[in-house]
Amino acid sequence: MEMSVLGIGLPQGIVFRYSPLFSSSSSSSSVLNSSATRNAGSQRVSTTALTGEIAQTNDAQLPSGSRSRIKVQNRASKSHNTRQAAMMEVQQSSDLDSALTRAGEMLKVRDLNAILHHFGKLNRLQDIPQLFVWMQENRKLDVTSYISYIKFMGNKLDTAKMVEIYNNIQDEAIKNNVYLCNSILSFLIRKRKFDISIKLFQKMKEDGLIPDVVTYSTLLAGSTKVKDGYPKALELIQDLQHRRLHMDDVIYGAILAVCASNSKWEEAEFYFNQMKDDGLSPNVYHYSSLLNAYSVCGNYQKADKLIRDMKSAGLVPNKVILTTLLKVYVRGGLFDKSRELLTELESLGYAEDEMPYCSLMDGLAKAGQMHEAKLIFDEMRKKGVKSDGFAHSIMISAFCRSKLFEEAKLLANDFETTYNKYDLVMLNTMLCAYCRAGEMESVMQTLKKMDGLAISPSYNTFHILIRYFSKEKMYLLAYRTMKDMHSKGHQPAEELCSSLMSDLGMIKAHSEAFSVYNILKYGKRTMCKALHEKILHILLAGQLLKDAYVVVKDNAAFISRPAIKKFATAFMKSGNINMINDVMKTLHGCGHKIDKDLFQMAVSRYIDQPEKKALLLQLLQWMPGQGYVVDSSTRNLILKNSHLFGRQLIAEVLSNQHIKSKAQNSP
DNA sequence: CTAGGGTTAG
Repeated sequence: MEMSVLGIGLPQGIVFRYSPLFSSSSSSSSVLNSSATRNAGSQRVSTTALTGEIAQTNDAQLPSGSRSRIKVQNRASKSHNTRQAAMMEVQQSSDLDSALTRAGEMLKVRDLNAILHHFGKLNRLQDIPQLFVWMQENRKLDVTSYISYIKFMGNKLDTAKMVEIYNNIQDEAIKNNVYLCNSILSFLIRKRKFDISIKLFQKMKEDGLIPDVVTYSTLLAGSTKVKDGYPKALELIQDLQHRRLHMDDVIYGAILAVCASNSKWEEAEFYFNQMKDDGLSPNVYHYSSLLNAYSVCGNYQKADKLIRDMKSAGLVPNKVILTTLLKVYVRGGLFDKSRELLTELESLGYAEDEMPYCSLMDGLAKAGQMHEAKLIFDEMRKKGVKSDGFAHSIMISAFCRSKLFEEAKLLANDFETTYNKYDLVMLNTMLCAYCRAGEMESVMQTLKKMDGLAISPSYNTFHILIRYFSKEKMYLLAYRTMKDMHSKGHQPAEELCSSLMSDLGMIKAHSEAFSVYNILKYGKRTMCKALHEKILHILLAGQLLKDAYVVVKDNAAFISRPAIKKFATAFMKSGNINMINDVMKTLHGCGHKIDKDLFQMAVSRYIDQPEKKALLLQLLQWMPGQGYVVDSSTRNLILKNSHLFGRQLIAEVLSNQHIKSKAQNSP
């Protein structure tokens, strides 16, 4: 198999290389990051050391000596000019640390905040963390310091670092400050870490945060961006109402967007009306979210009415509103009306980019009007409409759906020569086209491209590749790809596993097939019952009897009698002798009557290996209790070889069995 | 010198 992979010119490195590369390229540690990490380490130590000292300084009942020392400090810091000079020194110094050592003591928290802000405005990204760490170490910072730091460091910080900064805040008042909490949560949402932000929010509340509407609108915005965000959004709304916070227009905007992106037009309508009942006037964003909610089901009557309402409320439909309306018509299958609206958009100058064309093309293609879709695409290109590649993506996917793989491939090539912008979806789309067209060379180039751009393959990428490799009969490659996929945390679909399992069985890659079976079995989904029997046959063909036993033991109820019988025979014949009795008991335990042939086979195995006589005796002693008797020919076989086991013992056991069975058989 | 949001295409 590996040979054929090489034979058709697959650069072996690529497919097996892309995975480790992707997993290791997670966070490129910049100079900034690593220095911030180092500083955070030292800060932790010194913070602990300082805590006691600070607590003392803040204590009202200070010893008189300390109090006078503070008075002296206050007197000194009152000198505005001195502080001003110190600020200048710190701001202009080329060696920030030594400047802070010299002048820092004179500066108040608000002076330091001003410097922080100054550095922020100048985008001095090395100085900001340096100053901030100094402020932390010298306990000269407040809420504003943290918020400024988060604001100016923005995307330079990673999620873990941000959570760490927050967790290391000792001062309860700062930690529970709603502005700071909102700022942190907003940072996490920007980083698309919705789950982390929700968990942190929970912890913040437990620690004493009193959230406000801003907190909720921040989190609601996050729920729009994740799948299955709708239930979480509802929880947030409930939580907010429970706290008797009133919903403002921002909250309404957020929840309407959530409804729209989760195809909940009735719920969207509800919030829209509730908003008006609350005395708030919907703006274009509110209208456009509701319109978008209507577009999912193509409800153009409601959409038209909404546009009329909007106009009578004095709002003018903008480009987004009209583009969304176009989407409603498209989804509603009103292609003539869509066409007209597109013309109107053009005349308004709202069709300068590809979006409305994309909506229409996609709708036509999905309605099976591939030719019309292509006409729109050509028209769009002729008009020189700006495109980022969405139009290509739509058409390539559409061609693939219609099994027009040559056309798909040509368009993918066209995209590559025209654009130099790739993202995951585009790469998957092209990969799909090349795979379906059987363009191995292009498939590999696309993977290489993905690798170079450090774009991690997604569930779809893996599926496309596994299907393709299977189609090309490169089953082991498909298998390795599936293992890779699984190790990346993706659970492959059952049908794909099932067919790969069969293919691997066919090429006698029995243990690989079993591995695929286990991927399915230990995945979360419930699997098709027939697969147990399917893998059983494969394992038996590969003489993997121990694995076969595991399958039978766990899934006997889903395996047919003939298959169980086939397993039993195979195991008795050549399974591990130490497990023969266990297998017998298991078979019996799951309702499979053991016939004399099986017993005879087991006995023959023990005769071949007399050192296992204890197991034979055990079996013979077990049988009568379950209603089994040794048939005459097996009995003769045992007697003939009884010298191997001890004549006396065998005679006893057999006669004992005879008595028991007689007792059972007599009425 | 301190916090939030919402609209369109693959």
